[in-house]
Amino acid sequence: MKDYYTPGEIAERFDLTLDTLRYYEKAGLLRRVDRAPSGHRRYRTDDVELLHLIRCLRDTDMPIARLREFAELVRSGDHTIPERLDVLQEHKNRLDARIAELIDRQGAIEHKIDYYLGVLSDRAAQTAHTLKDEN
Amino acid sequence: MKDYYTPGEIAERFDLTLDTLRYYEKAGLLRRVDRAPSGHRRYRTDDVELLHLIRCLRDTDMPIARLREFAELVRSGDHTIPERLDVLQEHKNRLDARIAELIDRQGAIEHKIDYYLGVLSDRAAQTAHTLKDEN
DNA sequence: CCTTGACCTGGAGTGCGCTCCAGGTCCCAT
DNA sequence: ATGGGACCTGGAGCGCACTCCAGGTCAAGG
Repeated sequence: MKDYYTPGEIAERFDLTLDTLRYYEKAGLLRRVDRAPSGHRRYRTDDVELLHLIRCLRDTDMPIARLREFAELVRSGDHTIPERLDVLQEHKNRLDARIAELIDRQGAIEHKIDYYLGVLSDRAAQTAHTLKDEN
Repeated sequence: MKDYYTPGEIAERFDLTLDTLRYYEKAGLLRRVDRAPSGHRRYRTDDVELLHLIRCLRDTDMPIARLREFAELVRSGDHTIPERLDVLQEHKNRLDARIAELIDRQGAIEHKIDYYLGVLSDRAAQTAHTLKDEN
């Protein structure tokens, strides 16, 4: 448990580029991060925690703008927990719907694959049959 | 069963704009579509069928470029079925992985929601307790 | 004949989320 | 003191998938 992390460490840990990390900061997803005397960023444990959630929400396609709103709520203090809940619950609803849609399409694609496999095996059977007749 | 469909009908049926439909044609997802003497497009049943699959693949985030490759295979005739299968199977693998990832994140988000709900109910209990003491 | 509505064209513009770059600073090891 | 590596800044650029637009054609209805 260190009390700070370097940009490189954070980038590695969350599989983000340094550019993306700075972009997130500019976009208001992270607060203005602490600096070493050299000017280099020093991320604290709660930056890491928030980034963890941000990563999770981004991975599930929450837009940057919405993420910024959420981050602002976090920065505004504990009294915003009900609003944060609203954001998360609405996002979860979207996500549930998206997952359901993907699973539905997954079925359709499997069906198409099976159809093509059928065509191929019919064709193979046909060829075998023809060869047999010819021999 | 009509033998052709107008752009408006297709757009409505697949919930696409006319612009997107034309864009797909330009991008090579559809062949050069038939025209009425007026110059208006006339979509045939096999355009509709292909569009159905295209919609399904786009909805699951297959990039336009890959879709164009697939469409070219379709246009090249039945002997490309093995290659089409490759495309579909590879896409299905991606999709399976994506669904698994989303479900994983879904769990994490639920967890966070539960955490916030816990904070709120603790806080409510605390308030009730305080009120009780004061009365 | 005139309007309306569906559609046409080529090409420019948009929004999103990064991603890249030039030129610079700081610090450490050789 | 020199070189390398990690990081800094502001701002430009990019890839994707549309989306919009101006100006036009055509067929049907009143």
